[in-house]
Amino acid sequence: MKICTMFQEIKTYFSNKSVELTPEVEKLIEENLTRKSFSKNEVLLRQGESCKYTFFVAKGLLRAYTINQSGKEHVLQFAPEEWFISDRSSVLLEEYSEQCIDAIEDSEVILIDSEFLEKLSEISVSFQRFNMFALNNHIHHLHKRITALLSATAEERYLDFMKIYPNILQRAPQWMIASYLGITPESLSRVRKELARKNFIPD
Amino acid sequence: MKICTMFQEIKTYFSNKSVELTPEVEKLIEENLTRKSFSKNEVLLRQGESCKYTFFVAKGLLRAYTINQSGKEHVLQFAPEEWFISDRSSVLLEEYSEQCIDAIEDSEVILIDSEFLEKLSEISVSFQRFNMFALNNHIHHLHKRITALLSATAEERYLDFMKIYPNILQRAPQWMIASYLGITPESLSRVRKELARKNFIPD
DNA sequence: CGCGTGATTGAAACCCTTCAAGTTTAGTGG
DNA sequence: CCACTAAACTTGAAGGGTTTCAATCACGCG
Repeated sequence: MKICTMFQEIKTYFSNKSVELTPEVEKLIEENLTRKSFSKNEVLLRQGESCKYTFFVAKGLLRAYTINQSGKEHVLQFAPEEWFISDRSSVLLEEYSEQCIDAIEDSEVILIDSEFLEKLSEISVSFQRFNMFALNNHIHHLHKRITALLSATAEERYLDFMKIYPNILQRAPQWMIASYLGITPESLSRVRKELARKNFIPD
Repeated sequence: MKICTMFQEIKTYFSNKSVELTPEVEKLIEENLTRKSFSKNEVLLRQGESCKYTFFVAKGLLRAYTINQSGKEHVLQFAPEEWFISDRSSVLLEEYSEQCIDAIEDSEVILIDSEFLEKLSEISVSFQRFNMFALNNHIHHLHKRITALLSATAEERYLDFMKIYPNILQRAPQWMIASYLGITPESLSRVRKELARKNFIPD
């Protein structure tokens, strides 16, 4: 019934992040997590639904985005392998989500519910530490993004993105990256052209 | 020596947020927190220092901001009464902070070090829950701000700000609010003029 | 092969910034 | 308490970066 390799990716990840894989923790993982495949463009969370899970990407690429009144999408986050993605406030408050999450590539995803996270926190101090660290890290990251949006030009933001997410640059379509950067696809195209003109290393 | 009213504001706050004030918790508060006054314009944290404390505002108004290469300030957060403010990643990683924190008004601040937070987490499950909730809430809030910066006009962002922080609107100078919104003081002035022309309720 | 989606390019329009000057407000010392 | 000065706010005109709209090109997939 129980196949030990089903959650290998998250175990390896935890192990790398100093979350101790005690027998108790392993048992919790095997018995409470589920794994699911999503094909390209498949939706994991729709606006208006409540977000029951935190998703851990074992393989593939996901994205979280919002849609505003005028129907425009705004990418909040990309999640490649070894990333978590979820609408945390919707999970915690059990409220309806303002976000959508879908698959940019065919993806293998591990589904984590809040009960699991609570139990894991109870039985593993090292996970608790990791979780705290991860949350604070995430906040730091959001602060940097806000600062960039407040002060940097489209070109600067794109250069930043190239540095921080070189792999996503290759895998996500340009219009999604434009949406993440807060510019139109046309503008991103022009930014890239200008960088090429200035002898920037082409991707 | 120990005056019971020194930390009344944070006790009341915790109590309102369902953090149980057991004798043990009260003892921890009295013995590990400190309280300090800051006068207007006084700096609590400088860029390049490591942020040792999380600040709880008992009275007054603080702000966190970054300064970019060109010397421009960008306000990340305002913190009026009953708000926490700190460079979380600097506290956690014990690294040098990229932020500054200073007082917009004469302020009474309760200083909280990470040891206190860890101990409180250990002895109080209700605090642990509160802390998790607060962190997730903060993330949700940052997401909303990013979405606004990605899609809304200066006017829309200002109207949002008026709705969410009516009290800060009265207490922070306009150029700081402009900095928070990601526009110049001149632009904010013009936005306000335009709103007045359209018969908007003046502050 | 053709259709649709994504990327590019151009021209006009728009929002916001910049710079410069003037007005108001607030804080300080006499 | 008034006068003075600096800081904050306002206003105008010019300029820049980005968007919008429209047309074209490139590519992948059925």
